[in-house]
Amino acid sequence: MSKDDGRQRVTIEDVAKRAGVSTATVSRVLNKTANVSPKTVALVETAVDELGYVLHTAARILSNNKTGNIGIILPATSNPFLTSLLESINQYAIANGYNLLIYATTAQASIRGGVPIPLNEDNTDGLLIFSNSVDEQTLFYLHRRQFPTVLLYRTPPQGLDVPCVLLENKNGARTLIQHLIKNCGHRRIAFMAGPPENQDSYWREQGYREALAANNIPFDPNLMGTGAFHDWKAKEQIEQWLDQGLIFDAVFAGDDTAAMAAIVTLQRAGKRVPEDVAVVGFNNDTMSEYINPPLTTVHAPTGAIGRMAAKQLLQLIRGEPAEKKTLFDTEIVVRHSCGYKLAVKPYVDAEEHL
Amino acid sequence: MSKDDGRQRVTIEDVAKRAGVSTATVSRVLNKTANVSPKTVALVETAVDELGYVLHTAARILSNNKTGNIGIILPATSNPFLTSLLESINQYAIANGYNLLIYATTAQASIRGGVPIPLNEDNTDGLLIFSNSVDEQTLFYLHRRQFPTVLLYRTPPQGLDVPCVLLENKNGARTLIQHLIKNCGHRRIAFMAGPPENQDSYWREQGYREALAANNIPFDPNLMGTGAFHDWKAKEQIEQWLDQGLIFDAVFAGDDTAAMAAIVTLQRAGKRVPEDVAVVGFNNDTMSEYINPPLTTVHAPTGAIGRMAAKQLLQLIRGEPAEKKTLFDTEIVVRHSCGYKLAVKPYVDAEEHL
DNA sequence: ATGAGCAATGTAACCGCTTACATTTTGTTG
DNA sequence: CAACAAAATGTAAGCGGTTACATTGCTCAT
Repeated sequence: MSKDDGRQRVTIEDVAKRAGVSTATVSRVLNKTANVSPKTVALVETAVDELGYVLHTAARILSNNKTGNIGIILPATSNPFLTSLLESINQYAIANGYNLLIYATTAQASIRGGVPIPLNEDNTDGLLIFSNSVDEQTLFYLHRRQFPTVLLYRTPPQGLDVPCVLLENKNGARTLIQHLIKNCGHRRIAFMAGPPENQDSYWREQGYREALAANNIPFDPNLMGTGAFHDWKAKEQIEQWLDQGLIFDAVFAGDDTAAMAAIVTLQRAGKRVPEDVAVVGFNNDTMSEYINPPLTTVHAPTGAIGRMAAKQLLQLIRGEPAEKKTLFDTEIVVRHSCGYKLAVKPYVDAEEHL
Repeated sequence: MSKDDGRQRVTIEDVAKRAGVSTATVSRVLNKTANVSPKTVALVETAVDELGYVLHTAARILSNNKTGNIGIILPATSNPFLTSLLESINQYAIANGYNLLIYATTAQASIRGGVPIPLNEDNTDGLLIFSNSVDEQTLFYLHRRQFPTVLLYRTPPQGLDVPCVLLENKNGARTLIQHLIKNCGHRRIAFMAGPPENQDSYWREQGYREALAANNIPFDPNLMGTGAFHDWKAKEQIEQWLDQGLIFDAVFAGDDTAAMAAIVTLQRAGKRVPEDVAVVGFNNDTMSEYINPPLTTVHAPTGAIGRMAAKQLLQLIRGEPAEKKTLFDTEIVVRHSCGYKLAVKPYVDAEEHL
């Protein structure tokens, strides 16, 4: 049943035997966890080298209950925004002596039944959970076990007191749409929602609705679609709208990925952006300024969010308290895809400047 | 020393006690590894539910030597190409009952000394190793242990017989540069290398040199720079060239990420692309057709490569043999950044069509 | 010389699970 | 109903580490 039919694994006992000491001593020099005489250290170290000994992590974990890893669970999509997020978390973790393990789910994961979670208490000292990539039962379970957990881009469910770090979406979206209406003169603005149950998407929609209301533009359900923060899905939605002859002069694509796909799809259908229809996104991905036309969007401090989440988690792991809720503000960035003529001074929502 | 000062962990023994059976029986119903009478099964299952028992993975691994995970080790950069690669691997793994664990290194990792590898024999049944993200010593170690390993975008070091899956770079690059020379009329073509030691970059450079030679264009070391497959680095390189007044009418940026950054940097410096200087990339990232001007590049079948690597690894894990070397061909995709007028029929390297 | 006190090391229990082997229970058959 | 085979279950030995506790060997003041 052993995985290595080849040569046997070298254990700490082999090393001990070779060095002529006990396993306890070997463990001590390996972990520098107690005084060992220089002679003995040397003995053990050469034995380790000669035998090519490598620690068996699972055994250490079993004995130690400490892994040196943190994990993140997120959906398996290739949104560039996620890449930035991961990069910042990884950097922070490594700078603080932890390694980041990433698990990307294709379906909502759960500790019991369904999709199991390969990252858990056993190979990880704490978990970052992105959006709704695991179910509530698991969240409750982790909490019951007092396992260090911080939520990213989502709030805890009712009755669960878990730290979360969030992006402020509503104000950003409202400002963006206000800009579209007041400065660019658009009135039929379509909206593409994110994935189902996505909190960011929910609040962006609220911002959109507020901006409409503030300008006496009636809400039109026909203008509501879904881009799922995904290029392919956004493309489909635009094509569908075009097919059914929907009239719209702007689209708020939900995020930048969907926005880029929307722009290209519109252009391929013979529409000019922004002359015929304006497009705006959300996130300010790296590529957003490089596309044609450069994208008007809302800047989200993704790196800062990732770092903050990692920081909170490490605090939890060290047994220190963490911020119950951290909210990051956004900032509108006006480029060309909204159709705004730079000669005109842009409208700025007064509320933004708190 | 226990991580949970809170409630004790529920073990298989607790379940056994509660159900009035032995731990062996519990294990058997949990793993469906032997016949157990329906009554007993029910007993155990309710005990599990009531106690909220969750398996301790590390213990299972220690006992089993089987994890159900595969791991990938890669550098911690946010190149969108990596994202596609990961997505395809993850999908294949999940479809075949495995989970993918990702570890992104900031420095070359090693099993001994230096940066340790949190993914290894203990939490993983096999490893995918991207480019030179781990050192050779570790590669040899894994091989000695007969641990299932497949190399991605790199060949094994001398004397090591490990399966690898690769991208064909040289022909693609040659065709691309031939196109730049013969169809677009460029002659002073700068080259931006990838990260140090990167095999893909090496072969792309060879293709570049071959194309030059085939057209009697002398190789000019002044035209050699580095973009490191990274936007920021590419930007620096372009700025440096511009500062020092280097004369060039095209740049082969090494990959699409560097190409996009190069285009923007050139444009900001007042150069028109492709009129003043053409830019081409490599990879055909999702965004490459969306930028302005749309990027001429070489299409790499990244998803297919990822799937193939995962497939080979699972074969190895099952004890089946794997392909020693799998090579994926590329295809040039001509858009506008090369300055090619679509009226003219493009040059195609005859050798491409094997 | 001698015992206290401390540093170095060893012994063995334990972490939670799986499984070979032993034992008991159940069912079958003449 | 005895005898036996097959099915169900139990016992306990690992898996490879860590560490509380016990032991040994020094140093040093008296």
